Amino acid sequence: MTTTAPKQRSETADKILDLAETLIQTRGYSAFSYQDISDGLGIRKASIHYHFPSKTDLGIAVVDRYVARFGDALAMLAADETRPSMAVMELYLEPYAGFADTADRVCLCGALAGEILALPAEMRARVEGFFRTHQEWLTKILKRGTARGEFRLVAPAGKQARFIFSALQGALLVKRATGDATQLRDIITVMKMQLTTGS
Amino acid sequence: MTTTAPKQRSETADKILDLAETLIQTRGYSAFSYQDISDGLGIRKASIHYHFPSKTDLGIAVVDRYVARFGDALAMLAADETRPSMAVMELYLEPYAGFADTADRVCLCGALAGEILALPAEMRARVEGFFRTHQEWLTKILKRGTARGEFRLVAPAGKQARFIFSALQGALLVKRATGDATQLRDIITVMKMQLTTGS
DNA sequence: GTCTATACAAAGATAGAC
DNA sequence: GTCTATCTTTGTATAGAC
Repeated sequence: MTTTAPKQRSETADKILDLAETLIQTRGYSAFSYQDISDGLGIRKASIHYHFPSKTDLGIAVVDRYVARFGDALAMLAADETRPSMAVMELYLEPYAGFADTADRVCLCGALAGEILALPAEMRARVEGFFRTHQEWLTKILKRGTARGEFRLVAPAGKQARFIFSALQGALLVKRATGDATQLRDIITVMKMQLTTGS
Repeated sequence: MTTTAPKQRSETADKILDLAETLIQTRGYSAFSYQDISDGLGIRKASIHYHFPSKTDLGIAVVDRYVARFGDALAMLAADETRPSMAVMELYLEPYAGFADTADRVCLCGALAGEILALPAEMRARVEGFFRTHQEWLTKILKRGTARGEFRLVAPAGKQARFIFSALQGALLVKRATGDATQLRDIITVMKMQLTTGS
């Protein structure tokens, strides 16, 4: 379930979304403008307003698309009953590892979290939902791994899930700020050690 | 060493710094304006420019003061040879726990990290320095605790320090976004468990 | 040190031609 | 769907009186 039907959009609209996503990830929502998109794509500001009447509309569309991308992957992973829990975990981590390969990419929602009170309410709600969903998903996989004897936790699954999720989000921001791509890989290494090196 | 002589500043300048710090922590650097300060303090925008000629000047001053506050505490903590390592750790965590008590406060540098590429270069460098300093300090205390037999690590101190620091920064952002103040306390609980529940 | 007044640019947004 | 033109508001910043 849940493979959301991708909204049919024009090619231009997709390009706008792509660039807006990158701009938000690197400069933040408040600091990017229709002018930046205009410059980047070689179209006029008015044309962007045709596709996304207001900046809020554009912001929501960017977050929705981002959240849906992750949501589909999470649902698929959760449905797989056969794969070892650590393998599922590794699949979950792939997008994060992907961010590690670039100098200045972080999780869209992680970037937005820093200016959450400056965001339109609709965007705020979606970022919050993203965080909740991911932490709930991580809780499930930790419980599954524990039940199967694959993980050994030092704390209740819910708390440890929060710990892992926070570490991933924080690591992305620190990685970019310090320009040290090993930050994320180190975090993932330690996290795995802690899941298998039980008490 | 290092108890930086606090720059002598007028009362108004201090009030401006206080409010600017709060505004950056809640709305971000790009989204706050001299008008916000003007409204909040009941002074004119031009008066703010008298104290801080440009927004960049103000931003740098805010970060410098914030970094110095932590820097002094870190230096004092590191100098204390007698205290148990976990007690030192708890002192380090106090400011974070303080953030947990408020709905919308996060680490200034954590908030800035989300829009790092939109910041003036001077601010960027300071945020980066803050992250490096804290991770180095955490590495030291972890090594100390291990040498004394107080901590048991599952990974090299440097990597585990990164994990802890990332988790703290990430937890602050998630806490605010979800409005769930237990996020930080949970993270701290798990972190302590992991330091004492060795392999 | 704070004010009024103002300059100047950028941002978000709309109208209407093509 | 994209353009030119224009509007309005806000943001940063300066000049100069008090």
